[in-house]
Amino acid sequence: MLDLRRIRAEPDIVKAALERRGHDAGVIDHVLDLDRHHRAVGEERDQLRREISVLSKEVGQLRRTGAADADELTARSRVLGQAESTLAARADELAGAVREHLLRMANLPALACPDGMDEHANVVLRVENFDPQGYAAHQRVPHWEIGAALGILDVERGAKMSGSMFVLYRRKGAALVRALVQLALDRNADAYEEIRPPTLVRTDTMISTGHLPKFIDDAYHLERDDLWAIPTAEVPLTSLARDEILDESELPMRLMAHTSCFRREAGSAGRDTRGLLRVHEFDKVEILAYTTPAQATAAHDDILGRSEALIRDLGLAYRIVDICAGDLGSSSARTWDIEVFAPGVDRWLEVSSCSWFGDYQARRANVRYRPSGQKGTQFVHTLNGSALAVPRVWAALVETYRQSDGSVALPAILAPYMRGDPVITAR
RNA sequence: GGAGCGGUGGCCGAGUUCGGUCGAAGGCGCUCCCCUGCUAAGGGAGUAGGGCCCUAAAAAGGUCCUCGUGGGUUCAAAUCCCACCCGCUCCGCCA
Repeated sequence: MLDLRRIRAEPDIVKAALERRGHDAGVIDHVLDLDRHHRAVGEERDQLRREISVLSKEVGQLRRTGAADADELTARSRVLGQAESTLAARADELAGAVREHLLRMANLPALACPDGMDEHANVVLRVENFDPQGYAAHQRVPHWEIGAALGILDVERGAKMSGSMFVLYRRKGAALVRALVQLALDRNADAYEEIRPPTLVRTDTMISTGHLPKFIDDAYHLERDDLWAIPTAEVPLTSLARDEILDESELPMRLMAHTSCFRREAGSAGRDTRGLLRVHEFDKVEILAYTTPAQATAAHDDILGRSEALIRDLGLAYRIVDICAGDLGSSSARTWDIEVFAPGVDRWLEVSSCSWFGDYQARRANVRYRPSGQKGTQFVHTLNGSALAVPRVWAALVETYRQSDGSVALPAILAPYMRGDPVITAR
């Protein structure tokens, strides 16, 4: 969430930044009103508490020494106590209202983030390895057809057991899922600590990354135990250091995790959902860093660089997209997407989102560090990106590497992860 | 799921019997200083986080909150009561 003191000090800057997202900046004035009121009430309350505490200490003195009767003092204090509890209740109410607004407010886009109100204004920074004329007819087959023909993707049976937008992989299709996960983990193990976190988390954990309360309809919830299925490993990884104070020497702290990810995708039924384009459950390797503010830029570059290198080495066509302010994820200040070209469906598919969150998530998760040589603490910055999101990469690979005989010959880099044989043929 | 015990600062740990002089002994760690040919050892000082006020801002200062979380009792709660969360031990169940 945003720093309330910054909103107080620079309301116009904050408003302008929110407006770049197309958000209504009117909330800011409302929040400032609530905040002013809250501080006034809080001060009155603190003053009463002060008086009560002084009286109580005097009562204690009298009782111990037995010098005089304390009844008069306790009576006075009791009256103050009644007034105090009224004010305290009011102050709590106001504080709650402020917090509720802050939790629903998006992060401010970075200055460098391009202007624009929707995805059409996103800026393509680079296109790599892409030749629109360079695809043969046999590559122009959608992955769901290839998957069905080779017996490696079973959309129907996925739907039978779990509903639409749940899929199951078979044979070398399933092996390819594992291969991609393993490859992504291996390539980042030099700098990122591997974590295998829980996939079911508490409400607080979802709030920390910004997935709640605003996006409650996008998440699966297990009511009986009040647990949420994570939409990305970003959620547990960002809470790894929740409520902790890190030492500056520990930063940047780099983590990666392979998890299943669960997304309800409410409202997207029927739209761009065929095959693997959009599924409710998928595997992803996420990489994440906690940094000092000064380290953030380098960490962002590192995450993009690693994600990009993996896609490049898989031989896919891809482009890097700088997401404009109006299309930015709610918690992010700056996001670069990687989109791969899938020739069979003839479109660019988003396979990675590399984001810098500033201290927006750290403030929610209360992750701080001690700057060495200084007093006090500061919020860390958080950054993350998908090292590899399986389904769409799987789709692009199968389409790109489809041969004229209908088989799929995957790149050699995957061979070690597929028992030495990256060629997929019909049974 | 049942029974018992526990949750205190960066870490360990006393305090809870019998509420007040406790935001908290002692230790470890860390920072600074002294001593020291170097190292080790030793001596001294400091060292929780956060809100608000003050300030151009900071420092200093003032004040409030925080001893797992939330509520209650009381003039006054780390300490008493209730609920919940988490941990450990035992029992039950189980991949």
